[in-house]
Amino acid sequence: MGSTRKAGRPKVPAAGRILRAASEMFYREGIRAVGVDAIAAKANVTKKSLYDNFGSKDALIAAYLRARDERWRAWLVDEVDRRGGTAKERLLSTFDALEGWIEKGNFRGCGFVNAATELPHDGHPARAVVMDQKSWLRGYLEDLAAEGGAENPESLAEQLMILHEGANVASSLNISTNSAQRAREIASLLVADLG
Amino acid sequence: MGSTRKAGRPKVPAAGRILRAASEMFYREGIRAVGVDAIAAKANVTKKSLYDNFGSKDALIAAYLRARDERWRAWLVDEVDRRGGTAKERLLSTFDALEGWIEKGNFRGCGFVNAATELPHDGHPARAVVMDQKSWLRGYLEDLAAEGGAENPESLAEQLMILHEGANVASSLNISTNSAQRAREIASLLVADLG
DNA sequence: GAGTAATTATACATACCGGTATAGTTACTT
DNA sequence: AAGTAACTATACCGGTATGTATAATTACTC
Repeated sequence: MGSTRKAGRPKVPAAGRILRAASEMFYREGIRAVGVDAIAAKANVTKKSLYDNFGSKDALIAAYLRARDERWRAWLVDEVDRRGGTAKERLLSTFDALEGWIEKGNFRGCGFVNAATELPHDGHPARAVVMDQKSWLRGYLEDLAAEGGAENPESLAEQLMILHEGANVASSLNISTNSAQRAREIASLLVADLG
Repeated sequence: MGSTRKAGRPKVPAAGRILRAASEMFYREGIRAVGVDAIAAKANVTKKSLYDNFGSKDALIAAYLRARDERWRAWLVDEVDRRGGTAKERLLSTFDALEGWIEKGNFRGCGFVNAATELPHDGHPARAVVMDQKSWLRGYLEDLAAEGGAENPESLAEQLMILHEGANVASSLNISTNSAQRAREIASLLVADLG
């Protein structure tokens, strides 16, 4: 008793706390390494609430990735818009944004790539969310490339995707110092002839 | 009875069969997804033999990665040597080699990066093997870069590492078609002023 | 004030996890 | 012929996995 909650409608709904706890633990420890009991415990929630809200661990994983995708897209667009400039400069800004994201701390690679690694089966609902995230970024880059007058926007977008993914991996394994900026330098060669 | 083995010294020793089974299953399904029972069953070996030979699952994981690293290094060096050419051409050949490795089938990304993703704790013996593999490749590229008269071989090697890692991820997620060749095209810009 | 949705608390079911123990069997070595 | 290394067979241990069942409690709505 005292100040500990008992039941009823909480100020911060259980679903939100569960998703927050799952997001942190899934990303930091790995999806398969984290059990639903541990998530429920960290969220101060019973397992029943977790299953009432999400249905299954697999669905919770997909929800985690969807929420992460939403946060990440908003953040990237905001960072790029904030810096402004031409389409060419905005393409390069995506690498500055990546650098900022990495330096927020506890970076452990791209959460979507990590999820795809841990859940290799095609039917898993998480994989669709991963593909969505990759498709969206590719489209975003392609649109900027077209706006900048690229000869082949699709091709340029795919090249920049390789640089983004490479910078993510290189950064998580400390293969090079400041991988995002190094990727940006390479990217600047690719966009050199853009307006 | 019949032709099924019973005991004694087998033609193909148990350790080899275990490592072979573990390698396939760890890479394809993921390390945490595969249990020791399943490995022993696929290798036609009892769990006791597995533990007599490797001591623990963690040690088996490290052995899997070491064997994979050995195979991969030999294969890469051989592919690059076979193609011959100047240092500049050999740097680009590493991407041709990567393409060949990817197209051997059942490609599911870099096994070492995947292992690091699944085993994030620093103390795990597998992580040292992963870092070894990355350090070796970086050194190999750096040596070729120096041989080619690069202004800053270290920096060039790190850039090429980003391209290699990016091509691996892009290929495993089908982000672009022929990611290795696309990475090679980018690399050719980076080595343009080499001898 | 009655009803309902959201939640807690607790216990359980079934399966698999990594790892160990004990005993028996075969093949090669000397 | 004896000894030993490499294995098989089988059973077991405690822990943890996802998921379910049942009942009590609280807060909000009408």
